[in-house]
Amino acid sequence: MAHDNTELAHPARDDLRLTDVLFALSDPERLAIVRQLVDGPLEMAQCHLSDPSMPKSTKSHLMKVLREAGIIRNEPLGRGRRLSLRYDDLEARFPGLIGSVLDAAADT
Amino acid sequence: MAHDNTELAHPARDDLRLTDVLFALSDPERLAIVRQLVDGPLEMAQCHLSDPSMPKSTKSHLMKVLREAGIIRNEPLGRGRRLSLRYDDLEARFPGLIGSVLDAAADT
DNA sequence: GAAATGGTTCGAAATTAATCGAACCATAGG
DNA sequence: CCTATGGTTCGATTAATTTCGAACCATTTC
Repeated sequence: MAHDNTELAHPARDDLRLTDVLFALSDPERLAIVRQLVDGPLEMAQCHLSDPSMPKSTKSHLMKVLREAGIIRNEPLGRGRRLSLRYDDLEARFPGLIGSVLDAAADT
Repeated sequence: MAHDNTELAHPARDDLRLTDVLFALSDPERLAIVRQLVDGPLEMAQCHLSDPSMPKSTKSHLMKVLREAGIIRNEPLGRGRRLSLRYDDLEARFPGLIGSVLDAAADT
């Protein structure tokens, strides 16, 4: 087919809203996901949660909140998904923010 | 009486939790309050909200969320309240965080 | 000490967010 | 093509947050 309908919508860099970003990061599980992406992209199946028995619909929802806030990118890769941190976009829009959040989350 | 019961509870510096701080800052109205405190303490009555007709119980609740997250201090002063940003505590616990949030909120 | 001012707290109602099963969709591999 | 794998979406339920009036409390002022 000419067009891949598994592409999800991502907000443009300039459309990122600070309060949405802060909200998405304010959940421990979502913050833990972001921390796993700081060293590079990850296949979603390799991205693990605190509770391994969490249903996939819940995991998918966590990813949706992060994606819609503009924090992560979620693109099809093979039969799975590739997740990546939108570090450059975040840094351009909110300088220093994501770095300080990740630093603060590091010493836990 | 020996003890002033109008003193509210504030979390100690070491008890501040990152996710609570992010959550408290993720609301536009609360973020706007914090911005008003960056230049120094303010009497609560002088701290204005986007909607001037907002009931005082709602305003008080906004302050409670900020206070319980450890972002602001709320102490009795005369017949009112004095609000201040806990900048030093935030900076000590989460270096760079509050500054980058305020910077990001500045260019709106 | 009575009234006015400024704010907290409580409880109920409304809004919003999280959870999760079921149904569905796409790709990869037999 | 059939099946397994990986993930999204929908809808319903539950949980958490917000909102706001009413009652209450403390301080100042008269």
